[in-house]
Amino acid sequence: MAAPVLHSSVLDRLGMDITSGVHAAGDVLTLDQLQQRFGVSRTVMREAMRILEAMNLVHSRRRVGIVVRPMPEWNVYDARVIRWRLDGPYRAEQLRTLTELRMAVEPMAAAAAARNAGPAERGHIADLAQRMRETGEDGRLEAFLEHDVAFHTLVLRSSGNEMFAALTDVVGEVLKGRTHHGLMPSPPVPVALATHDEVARAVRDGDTGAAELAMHTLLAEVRSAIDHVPGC
Amino acid sequence: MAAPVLHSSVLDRLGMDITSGVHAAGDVLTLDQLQQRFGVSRTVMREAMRILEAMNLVHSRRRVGIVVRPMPEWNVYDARVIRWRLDGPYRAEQLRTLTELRMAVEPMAAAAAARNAGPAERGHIADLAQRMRETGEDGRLEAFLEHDVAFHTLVLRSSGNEMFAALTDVVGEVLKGRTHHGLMPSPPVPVALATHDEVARAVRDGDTGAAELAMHTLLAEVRSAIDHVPGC
DNA sequence: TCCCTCGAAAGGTATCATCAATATTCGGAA
DNA sequence: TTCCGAATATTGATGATACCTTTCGAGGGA
Repeated sequence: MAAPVLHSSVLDRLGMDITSGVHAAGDVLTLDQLQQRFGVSRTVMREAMRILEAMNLVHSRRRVGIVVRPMPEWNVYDARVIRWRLDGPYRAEQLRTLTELRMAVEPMAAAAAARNAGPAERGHIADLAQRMRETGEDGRLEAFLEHDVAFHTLVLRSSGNEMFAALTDVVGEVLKGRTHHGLMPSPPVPVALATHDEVARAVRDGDTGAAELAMHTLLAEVRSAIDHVPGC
Repeated sequence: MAAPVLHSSVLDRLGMDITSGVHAAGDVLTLDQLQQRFGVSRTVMREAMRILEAMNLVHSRRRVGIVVRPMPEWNVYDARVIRWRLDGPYRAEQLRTLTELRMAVEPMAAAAAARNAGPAERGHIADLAQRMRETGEDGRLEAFLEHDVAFHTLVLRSSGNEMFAALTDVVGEVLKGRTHHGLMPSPPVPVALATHDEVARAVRDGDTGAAELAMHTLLAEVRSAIDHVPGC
């Protein structure tokens, strides 16, 4: 996707193996093993390992080798880690925790957006809500998803808080994951459309309390939808 | 702190230069320049660069060089990035955004802890609140800080959500940063002690609503304290 | 204007010396 | 003989170099 280059295939493979539990915490790997297994040079393997180390998935010690760290120490906010976990056997669990995170962050981000967004952004958010309504009522799922992602992205970006804004990829992945794994009602329920409208209106009018409440309502619906689909 | 490996000093220096704006977005560096500037080998420089790339601080392209990415693309949840920014000229801004993040996450984490924590954890949280009271009333700042960090850490870990638990380092850094830069009332105000107690009681009793409210109150006080200290 | 060549810089490979931590072995004392 | 501590060997990461390959941007020529 982003990188048409290098050892990213090695990284992807190893990262998935670790996040999916093929290599459990405490397992010890060595560079020699790995470079032979993937058929790459030592340098490439070392750099891939450094990236995994930066994600806190592994820890490299002299004489010992490369030890896999326990899950609580991972950088679970790293986009690649999130993608690996969403693609792996813990997808359901990851979806749950990410949705809880959204429930915590997005209402506050909406309130902040109602306070801080510029005039153009307020208008753009309203536009997106309108487009969601149109595509949703027509049952055009892909277009709907696209606008949905854009909507939440813009709210997060307009919050004036880069910690919130940095979660746009996370939210995008969750939304895409939901629709592409059949966890999304089709066509989108009218209630959801109305709630998005409410958020947009509240942000436009600068009503922080209403924005927070509407976004909270929206996500409460999302969570209950996820709760009712227990298996992956 | 962790490993006295050579590339870590290089990494720290470069990371601080980028996050503090010495190298602005779009600036182009080359490996040759950097390895000469720091007097290290290409191997070391490449591995440091890979780590910066994993943090999304830079992007490396053939023929072009190493391009500094704009701030919105950074992995601002990476512990090192947070530390660099807290140590740099944007400390005040970073403290504000992190505190907003805490306001979003910690109340929900407290509610989740009230729902999910095990019996031992509930007791331990209450203990920590008690110790905070003792050390706080005695004016023993360092010990107070230690228990404060432990308290919030344990609440986050007991939430049963690894996305929340992964923020323990962040919260720890914020708390340490606050006391060590004189943003903390000394001795701690009695109100704060009482609110911590309330959180602990609510978690112990499994009262999710009360836990969320108490934690919210606690953090509202924190934010107003920060707001009143505008400069770094 | 378009194409083509050239070269700069990263990507990748290979090999070496070094260093540190662990495992093993050896020696001496009880 | 047994046990314990110190010397030693082994192992695997770390750091440094030398040397290709690949890509792609810029500049020059048709």
